[in-house]
Amino acid sequence: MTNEAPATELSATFPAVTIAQLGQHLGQTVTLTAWLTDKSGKGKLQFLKLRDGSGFVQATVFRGDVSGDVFEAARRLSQEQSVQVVGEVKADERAPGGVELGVRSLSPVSEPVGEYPITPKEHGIEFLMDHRHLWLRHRRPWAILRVRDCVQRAIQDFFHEQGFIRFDAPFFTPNAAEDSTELFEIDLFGEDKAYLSQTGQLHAEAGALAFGRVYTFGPTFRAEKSKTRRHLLEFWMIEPEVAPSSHAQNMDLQEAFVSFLVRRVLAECGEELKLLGRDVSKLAGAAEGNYPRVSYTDALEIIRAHIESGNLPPNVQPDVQPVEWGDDLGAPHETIVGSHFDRPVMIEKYPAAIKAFYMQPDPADARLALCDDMIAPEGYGEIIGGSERIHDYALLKERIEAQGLPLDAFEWYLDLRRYGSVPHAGFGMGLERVIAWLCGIDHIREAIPFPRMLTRMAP
RNA sequence: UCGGGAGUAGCUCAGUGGCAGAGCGUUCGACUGUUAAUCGAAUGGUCGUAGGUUCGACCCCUACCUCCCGAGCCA
Repeated sequence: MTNEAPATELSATFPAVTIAQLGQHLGQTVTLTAWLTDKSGKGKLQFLKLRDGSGFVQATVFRGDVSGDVFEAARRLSQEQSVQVVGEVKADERAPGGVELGVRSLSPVSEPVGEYPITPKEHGIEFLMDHRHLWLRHRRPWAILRVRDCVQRAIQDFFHEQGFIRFDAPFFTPNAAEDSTELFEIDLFGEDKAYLSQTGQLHAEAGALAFGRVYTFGPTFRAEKSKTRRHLLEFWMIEPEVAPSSHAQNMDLQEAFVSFLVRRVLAECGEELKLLGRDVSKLAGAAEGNYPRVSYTDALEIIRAHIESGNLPPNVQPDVQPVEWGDDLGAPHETIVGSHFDRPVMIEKYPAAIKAFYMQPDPADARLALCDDMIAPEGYGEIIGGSERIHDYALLKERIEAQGLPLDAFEWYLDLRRYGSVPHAGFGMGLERVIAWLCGIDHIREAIPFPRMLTRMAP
């Protein structure tokens, strides 16, 4: 039967649904507003590949089933053109996804102005990032950024369930939180300077002593001239802070937190991970828990043993050198330790000399700090850095002065030790690094909608 | 900042000291089951920029610009 009615009239008759809901409407005729991702013509049969944000579906248009005008409209649709479709939902094994839409009528919502730049063929990363505002519409960003959303919701759920409150730290700060000079400077009307925050930790400590359990969750800015797959100038960080708490409790929290996120993503993002080609069996250990904890000193031995035996992960250069006690671990060393285990590993008790001024010394060995880094497996590197904070007023003041930091800028921070100080601890987790690891992608620039890097400020 | 690599059609790339190439895309035509369809035709160029060598440079040399990969630093 030929249907001569225009789509706009039919759409008032049949319910509007999203692609994700099509499975609940088998056999029914529905209205869909979508975009054309791809099309393959077959003479009197047109295959329209549609997306609407909720998912992807194939629509078929047979010449004999629709009016000549509708068939011609379908044939003329161009990539990423918006279109309203009225069609019957059918289960069909030949269709990708098992469900397809038999079109009864359709009409374009708008006409394209010029040629859509991102074709179904291969593209370089620079071209894709130049068109990030359009690339977001494609399958890979769709999958990754839905995982990001899942992780963000899981973070809030976890901390809410654990009795934390979300506690927002300021983005403008008057000084460096750590002894880093890698800060973006802000001109305050020519009269003074401020900096974009590189951490919310110090303010989170004030929150912890007020609320017990808090976490910050927001963007963080680091003016590091890093051009690696693990760095962004602007990234999102989660910084829980707990008072009272200890170094050991801090590590327990990290393990509970990360394993919770992994379980949530495995449970909710199966379709996304499959689309990304992620081998989810490699996340099984991380989902389970029981993360190994090795001391900095023992980690040096793991590194030395791997180098001496030549048993190095594929992405580590063969000329990598062992670490002398007292030196910090480089990225290749973290990769070696991370690849030694089938799940995240916590390296604890680094030499205090290479760590931040606020970290509590180890009572068993004052050369060490009560801190840890969590290293993700598969070469994804550090995803968490945490520590117990110095709670003693005199010791903290001494450390601030020893670092050459301006004491007056830290008076408010010292107040937290003057009045009701308790041992407390916290950590920071880089959101994009965790997403990149869970998704199995090789660069964190794809783990955020619009990455900001040394070579990327637009779009 | 340092080390390595790259810049040629809208995209991904090949190319040679002597007429600028392919595939894809796009447009038109054929095809009722395509999955990055296939077939036929058409369309397509400041060879990153500026100098230099040469009878002649996309190719060789110098400088600069841009991007990619890695390091340092970090989450």
